[in-house]
Amino acid sequence: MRLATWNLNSIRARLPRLLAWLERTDVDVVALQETKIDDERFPRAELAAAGYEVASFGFSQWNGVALLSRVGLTDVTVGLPGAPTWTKDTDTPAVVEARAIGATCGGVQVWSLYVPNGRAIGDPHYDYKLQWLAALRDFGAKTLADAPDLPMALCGDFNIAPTDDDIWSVEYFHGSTHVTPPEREAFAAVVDAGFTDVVRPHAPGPGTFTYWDYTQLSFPKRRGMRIDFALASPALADRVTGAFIDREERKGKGASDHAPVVVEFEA
DNA sequence: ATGGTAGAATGTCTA
Repeated sequence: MRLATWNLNSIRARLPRLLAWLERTDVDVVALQETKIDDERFPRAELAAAGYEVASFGFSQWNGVALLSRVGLTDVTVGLPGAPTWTKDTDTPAVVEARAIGATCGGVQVWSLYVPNGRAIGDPHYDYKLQWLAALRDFGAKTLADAPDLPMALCGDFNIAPTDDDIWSVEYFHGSTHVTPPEREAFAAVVDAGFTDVVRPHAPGPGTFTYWDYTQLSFPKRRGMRIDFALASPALADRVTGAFIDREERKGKGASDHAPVVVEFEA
């Protein structure tokens, strides 16, 4: 079985690329982030024609997550249990954003996660990010406490580079989000809850990235970050046979700023 | 190529 995670940065802008990528990559399950579309307008027919069932969670032009599967898609859960809400100011009601969706696909509980960016150290969004990650850790820990042998994958854009090997320049990111000790500790807490980064052994660093900013010619200059992950429960991690970051997909006109990350495991 | 990001509710926020 082949499982992928990909921050698409708009499924409308990227649908032809997504369909071409699905055809040549031969993946069974895909966790998508930043679909930037509401559920009504999600291009289900095009994906069904390509052989995939769809579960989506999106409200508007921001955020949005989805799961595509050709090995079954059941027990869909919309939203991360216990996730904090967000409001941009005190006059606006706080809402649950479209940042998590889970389902059972081919016997694996797969999650597509879009962790809040954090924006800037000290910004309310930064605290929201840390709260969101704490909810993810709590949910993961509780799920594995109840079902220690469950094959489960936490896939998505975590908006954290866990170590200095995961950024192109320590100096460049000094004072920025994605690399601060509280963010790295929040990521480590998810790992400590029982979830292994199953891609890293197959894509060693330093200098191995999943995201390159659109600006400043970052991609050709190899100035990126490793912020997209597939974290596997013990029962699933034991079955992993390979993984890769599809850097080729970042090339050319009309690419997302994130590359897909693919994991292979024994059925 | 003498510049230099992209996407969405086309205006300005988000990343």
